[in-house]
Parts: sequence; C-alpha cells; structure tokens
Amino acid sequence: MRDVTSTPRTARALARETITQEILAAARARLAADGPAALSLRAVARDVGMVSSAVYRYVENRDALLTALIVECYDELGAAVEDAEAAVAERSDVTTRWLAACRAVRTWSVAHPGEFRLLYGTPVPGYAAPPDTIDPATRLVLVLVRVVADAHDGGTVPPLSPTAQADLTDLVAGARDFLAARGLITDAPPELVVRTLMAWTTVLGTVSFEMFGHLVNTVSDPEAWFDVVALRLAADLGIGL
Amino acid sequence: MRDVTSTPRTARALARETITQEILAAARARLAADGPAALSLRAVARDVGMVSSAVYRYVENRDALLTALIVECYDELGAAVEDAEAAVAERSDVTTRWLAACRAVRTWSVAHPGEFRLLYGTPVPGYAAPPDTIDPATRLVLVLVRVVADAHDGGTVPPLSPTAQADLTDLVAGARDFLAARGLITDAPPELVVRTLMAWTTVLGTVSFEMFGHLVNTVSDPEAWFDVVALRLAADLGIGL
DNA sequence: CACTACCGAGAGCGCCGCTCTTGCCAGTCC
DNA sequence: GGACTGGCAAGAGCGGCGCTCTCGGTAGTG
Repeated sequence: MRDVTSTPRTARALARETITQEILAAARARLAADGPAALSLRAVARDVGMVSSAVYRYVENRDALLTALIVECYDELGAAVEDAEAAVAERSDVTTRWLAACRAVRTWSVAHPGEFRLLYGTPVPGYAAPPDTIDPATRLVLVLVRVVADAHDGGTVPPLSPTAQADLTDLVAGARDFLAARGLITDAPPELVVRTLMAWTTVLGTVSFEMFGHLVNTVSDPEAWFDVVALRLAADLGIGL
Repeated sequence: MRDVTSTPRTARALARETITQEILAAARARLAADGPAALSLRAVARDVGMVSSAVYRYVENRDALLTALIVECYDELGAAVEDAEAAVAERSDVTTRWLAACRAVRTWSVAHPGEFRLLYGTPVPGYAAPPDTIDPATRLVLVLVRVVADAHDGGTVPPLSPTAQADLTDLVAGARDFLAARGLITDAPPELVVRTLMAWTTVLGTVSFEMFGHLVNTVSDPEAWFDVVALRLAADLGIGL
C-alpha cells in the first residue's frame, strides 16, 4: 500500500508519537500512584511492556520525563482553575470568582496528591525547571490576577494604604513587567501587586500545609478552613465582603 | 584497671554513643551538601570510614536516620528563632519582636537549604513523621504565637471584625486546645487564631517560594520582599504600625 | 527489491537500601 | 588472670535503580 495521501514520512513518526504518548500515560499513572520521587523509568517500562533500555528511544532521561509530566500537570491545573472561575455566571461578583478559582486549586490538589508534589513539592535534587515549564505554571496565577484586576477596574477596590510606595515599586517591578508583557493591570498600585502576590503565597501555602500534613490536629475541617482563608484574603484584597 | 567509679556498663555504651554521634554528624554534613533525597546511608558510611552494613548497628534504617536529623534541625531552627526574638530588648515593641522572629526563620532557611528541604519540603514517599518530631516542630510556631499573645495582652490589638465567629470557633478548636495545653492564649478570639495561623502559613509559604525558585524574576530582592510581607502580616495581626 | 534506519532486547556498570553470615576482639565475669 | 561471650566490622549477596552500548531483526524507504 503505497499510500501517498497519508503524509509520506509519518508512518514511523506516527508510531513513535503513539508509543511516546503511551509511555507518558503510564508515567502519569505511576506518578499519581506513588508520587514523583518514586517514579522509576524501569517501572513505567514494565507497565508499557518494554525493557527499560527501550524507553530511552523515546525519552531522553528521567528528568525529561518529569519535565513533560510537569508541563502536562500545570496545564491541567491551570485549565481546572480557568474553568472553575469562568463558570461563575455573575461576572461582577468578584468575590465568588475569587473563591471559585482558589477552591479549584485546592480541589485539584487534593484529587491529585502525586501531581501536586511534582509541581509544588521539593524540586528533585539537581533538577532545574526548564523554561518550558514557566509559562504553563503561570496560567493559574494569571486567573487570580485577572480577578483582582477586574475588581480593581470595576472600582470596587478601596484604596489601600499608601505607605512607602517608592521602594515597593522597585521591589515588585519584575512582577509588574511580567504582567505588563501579558497585557494585564499595568497601572496597578504596587501595593495591590504586593497583596496579590501575598495572597497567592498564602493560598499555595495553605494547600501545601494540608497536603504535607503540617495542619494535622490543628484544623478540624481542611476544606472549611481553606474557604475561611480564601475569603479572608479576598477581604484583604478589597474584593471581599 | 577495674575502675568502679566510672559507670561499669558504660564502656561499650559510651563508644556506641560516640560512634552514633559521629554517624549523625556525617549524615548532617551530607544533608547540608546534597539535600535529603540524595542522602545515602552508604555515603555516610564511607564518610565515617565504615562499610555500609556496619552502620545498621547504630541506625535502624534510612528513615530513622532522617527522623533523627529532622528532630535536630527543628530544634536548631526553633532555637534560632527563639534567640532572635529574645534578643529584642524593648519587649513592648511587638512589631520588632515579630519581625525578628520571622526574619530568623528565613535567615536560617537560606543558610541551610538542605535542612529546610528536609523539614518543609515534600515528605519522603512512604515516610510518616513519627510523633517525636511534632514537639520540636512546634517550637518555632510557639514563638510567633507568643508575640501575638503578648500584643493581645498588652491591649494594643484593635478588635478584629466579629463576623461569623461561631463556626470559626469550631474550626480552630484544635489549634486552641493545642495552645491551651501549653498555657498560651486560651482566651484569644478565634479570629485572632485564624489570622495567626494564616500569617504563619504565609511566612513559610514565602520562604518556600524563595527556596524552591517559584519567585524567580518576580521579586528583585527576596530579603526585602520578605520584610515587606512580614510587616504587612504584622499589620494584619494588629501588631503593626 | 535491496537497503538502511530504526527499534527492542540483552548484558553490563555503578549506585542504592537492606540482610545474613562469619570471624575477631574487647569487655565482662568468675 | 584467664575463659568466655556478646557486640562489632566486614564481606557477600539480593533486588532495584538510572543509564549506556552492542547486537540482530524488521519494517519503512528509495
């Protein structure tokens, strides 16, 4: 069958793509089951019915496999948060939008502990996150920023304390550049940027505490606790009730 | 030399103790150098001039070694924070005391990245922190709580918003019991407990972000950024300026 | 149809945690 | 002071890991 209609050189390339996907899927399953530290290339090889050395035809090494999974997970989490925030019908209700986005972060994390560890746990020793991972990683944060920006534009945000703005501006210049490059709140007062960054830190810190067991016996209902934290943050951001 | 004055059975026990300490010290050095995930029992055995199997005479297994290091590090960090806070001469200046304690957390962490990973990074897969580690872990938090409590007792804390206190009380009952068992602010309004917990979460989250590289290109000066965060938290706690 | 590029399998290197056995020597007890 | 025994270091070994290299077969290619 000399089929010229099907792209000529892709016969092998397609098989390659398929198997690569298969390997990634198996790795993802292992990741979900045992966490990133226990992810072994030999194990995914067995799962996919190959000998370990054969996997190296498709994956450069273990780090590359982890990187691929990181990108995949960041995208998945980002999409989950985007969807949850977008599902809020009343767009002017920034508080609900904020809460929805924050909740989505926790919900996904609780449902995917292994993946959460990969994204926000200790970096693998000697592993430096390649630039490819940066953009997917920011997807989630941008949702939160957009909510804050909308609240700001809507005029519902009370002016925040105007103390010592000068050095603040320099300090968060990187963050503002970052946002400006994506066409977001270029004119926000540095104070607001600071609070947003702090809020994001607190959100992730709260989830991490829960996931890594630092809250045991301290808080009775982690889910309710998270809501309290998220709403309190909204209030501090001037989005709250 | 039948020396009965020296405790009779301790000849061997003492040697045992010495060598155990030697192993712990070597492990600590490896930890500082490479981080907890890369800590290998065989490597510390080499460092201490033994064959790997011999180490098992002194350490049950790798997890037990890690646990010992965890306790040691928690204590060291706790002591550092206690010292820093105690060094503030003007005891009524709660803001400075708060800042000193928070700074000590970051300073120690930056100086001991490997140890920080051990304490606050991803738990080793399949490793459950034994109860022995809980008490040393709280030492640090108690310093922060004490500062908040002092500010509260001193009457300088403005009343916080009294919204929805009922469910808050249930939510943080565990934390209040925990504090009460140590004779600390048993009568604090739940709102204050919430804020203190949130503040601690934010402090550790901020340090984690810095240590794990999630803040790259976002904040120009991590140390200054940390100060901003800590002071902002103080303000939110009613301790600030 | 000949061929070559690609692929899977296997063996192997050095590392890891952990276990079991062996032989020695020092601490202990009579 | 001498016999003994218990703790100890060392070695070999098991299975698993990441990763490399070589080899033979086959499937896609010109």
